[in-house]
Amino acid sequence: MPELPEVEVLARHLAPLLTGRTIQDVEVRRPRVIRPTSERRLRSVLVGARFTALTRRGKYLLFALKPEGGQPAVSLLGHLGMTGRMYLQPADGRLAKHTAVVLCLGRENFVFEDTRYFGRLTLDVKALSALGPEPLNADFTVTGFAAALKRSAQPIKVKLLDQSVVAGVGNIYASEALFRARLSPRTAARRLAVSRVERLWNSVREVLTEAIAFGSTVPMDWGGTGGGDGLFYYGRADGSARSNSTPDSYYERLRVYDREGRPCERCGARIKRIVQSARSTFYCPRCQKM
DNA sequence: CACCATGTTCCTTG
DNA sequence: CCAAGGAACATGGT
Repeated sequence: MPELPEVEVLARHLAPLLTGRTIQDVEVRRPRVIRPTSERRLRSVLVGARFTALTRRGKYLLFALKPEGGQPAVSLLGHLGMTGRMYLQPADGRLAKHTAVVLCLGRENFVFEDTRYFGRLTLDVKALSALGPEPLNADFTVTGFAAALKRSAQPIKVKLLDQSVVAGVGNIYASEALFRARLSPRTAARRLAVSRVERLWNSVREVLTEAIAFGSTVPMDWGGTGGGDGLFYYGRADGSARSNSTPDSYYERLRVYDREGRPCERCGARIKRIVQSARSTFYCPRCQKM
């Protein structure tokens, strides 16, 4: 789930549910996800604090909180890693197997669940300083993008995953943006002519914008279909949203990602899968030539 | 058992 | 100092 669009949709969903609510207790079931913050410090800072805002930066969630008694505002940083989910559930509900952190809000719990525990919920905010521009904001410029790409001999697909070049693009949308721009994922970043950089700049923004718009209307099963237990889910309750063999609207809207061997929707050629920096890249060998 | 998975960080090498 | 490559992290699906 978690590239920029999914995190953005989650932030928009959670913001009104959390704002104004006060944390009454903190339960850390997997200390690794809060590091380097200690459990004691997380508790002392968060218990009694009230959510004032929730924003997104790249793939990160930024929870703004006001502690009790005039203390300075604090920021809590969240990252979903590969498999993280965040949602509210009734305080008397059963916690999911891989629940990592629970923030008790009274009648409900705010739950951070993460099967692989690659995600984060921490008071350490310094990861943000390494991030490049927000692709949908004015600080992401064609000239700045071109300048960053000029410094690298790596394939453009690999460079798109570099969060210091542009924040929030992940493995799915990197392939999708290159398909849309009709650029080969293998081209060395520094060899892209400015006209092509501009095409890619537009494609990155379009792909992300469309995914946010789509996610805001269709695929999120907030109400939960997991047996009427009243959970608020992010994603499909049965997890089927991620299988290529059980395609749903999420996968159907992707043009190349996870479509190896299937026909290109533009030209009919078979979509190819290659490995770059140990990650899969999907592209159309006919539409995306060097 | 093998390989794959939406991500980041740390370590090494050049 | 920097760019680049690879392993590690941890669990589950196919």
